[in-house]
Amino acid sequence: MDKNKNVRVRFAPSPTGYIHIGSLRTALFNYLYARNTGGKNILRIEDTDQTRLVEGAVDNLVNSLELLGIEFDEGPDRGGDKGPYYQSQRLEIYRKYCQELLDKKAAYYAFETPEELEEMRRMQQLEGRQTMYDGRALNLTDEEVKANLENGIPHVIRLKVPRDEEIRFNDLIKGTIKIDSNVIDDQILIKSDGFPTYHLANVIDDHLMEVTHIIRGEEWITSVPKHILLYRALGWEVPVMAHVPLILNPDKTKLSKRQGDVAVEDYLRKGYLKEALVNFIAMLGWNPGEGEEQEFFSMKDLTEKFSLEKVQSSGAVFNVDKLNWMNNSYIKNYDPERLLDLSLPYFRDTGVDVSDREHTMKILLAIRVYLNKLNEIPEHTKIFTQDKAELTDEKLKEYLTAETTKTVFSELIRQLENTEVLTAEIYKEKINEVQKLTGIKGKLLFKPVRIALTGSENGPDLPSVAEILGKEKVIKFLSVWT
RNA sequence: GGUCCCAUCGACUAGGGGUUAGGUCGUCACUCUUUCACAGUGAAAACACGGGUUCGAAUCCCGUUGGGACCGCCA
Repeated sequence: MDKNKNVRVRFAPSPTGYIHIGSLRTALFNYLYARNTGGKNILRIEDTDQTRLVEGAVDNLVNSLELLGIEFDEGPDRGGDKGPYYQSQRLEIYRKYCQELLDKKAAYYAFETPEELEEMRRMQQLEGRQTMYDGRALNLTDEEVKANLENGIPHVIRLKVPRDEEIRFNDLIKGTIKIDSNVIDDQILIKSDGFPTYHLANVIDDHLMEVTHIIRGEEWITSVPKHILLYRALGWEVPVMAHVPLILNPDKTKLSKRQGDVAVEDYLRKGYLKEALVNFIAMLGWNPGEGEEQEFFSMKDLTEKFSLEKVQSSGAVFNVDKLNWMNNSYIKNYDPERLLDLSLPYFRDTGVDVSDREHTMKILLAIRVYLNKLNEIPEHTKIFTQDKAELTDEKLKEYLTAETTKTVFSELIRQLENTEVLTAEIYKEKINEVQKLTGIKGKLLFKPVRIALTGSENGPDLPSVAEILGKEKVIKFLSVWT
């Protein structure tokens, strides 16, 4: 186990406006690994695509991650001596190293237009070959290149990939991976707008920021050889690689918007507790192993137990049912005061008087067992706010019009009118009293009362419901049927 | 199509030469609760297939099949 203090990992998202669940897990694993090893967790913003900039995305990203308990030691908003941490502010650096690659003949200029390239790919596809740049610009003489440059012809800079060579690397999660250099594309390193592509920028930054371990999604695996070529050309050491498997849709394809929510913000907004979300995401692809059967882990537990060796090598389906179960467990066991604070926004349009904290708390505690997520609060508060109990099913009326019901209700009302305040305890006493006096019991006694009070034949514990409703309302609801 | 990755119940996974293949979600049944839910108990449910290696393979090797990712002047 690697416990040395020099570990430096990075989370390097592009600021597209929201955090994908898959990104969250990558960020989480980086954070856990950094904390577990006593290393540093770095945030770097990969904003080299000028066409995809989103206003305020970085703030949102940092806020959301910190809210979830994922902290950074270096990054755009907290500095560090390896900055700047925005790639868009590092253009000079990329240019410098790209020149070095050019000088070393490890990269070359190319002048094709996007249209030309598209045509080239179309032909390749027609012939059933793999689409990749055919290296035509390599045929340009130095003079031609120079002339093109002087004439201001738009150009890119490409990586010159050697032929007939096997590139291999060792991945901490996947093991040894070998790729034939003949299938590696002459990747564009600098785009015609002067910005670097991911491939160039990430190699340079990882080196300069002294990143020791690259932990990222599996979708990057096929571009690793390009990166290795870059490291090699620049004479740099390649960081340790750890490619974590993808998070999948139920149909096993890469988790996508099409099949449900993918943004962390969506889950938070729906009222998944951050502890549950983190716990669940961590267990997707990682587990402590060694026969450990615990499923609930705090962030602290996770940082103590996490290791890259225990990360699964196959993809994991994102199972909302299990997330719901886990979130419900957290809700049931959460500190009531904190849970109430978090729940308040979800009470907003329910008609519950949230200024009465004690009252709101009673409702929350009565219904929390039903909640998979906080945004389900409104559908469970109706019974406490309605002015008359609306029947969920017309058939329930049978109970209310039953002969015995009138007797029960009249007696219960009489009993209740003699009480000061109605508590759950008192309700229990009174209903027992009614049973004794009327001789009516069982279903005939309890069901009509529940239905008259809530409109439904099931729901939270009736004495609690009665207490929350209060004496006036209970009597009023019962009176309707006498 | 090419390259790469992956393969234990429906899902998440433990186990990594000898196990009645264990746990969790979900499903079903029962118990509890005069309701539903919760809780508890129990059940059904998996080593993709074929070859090796071995006394012995879910476990190691090879192949097949299946699934996925990537093949952009996106990251």
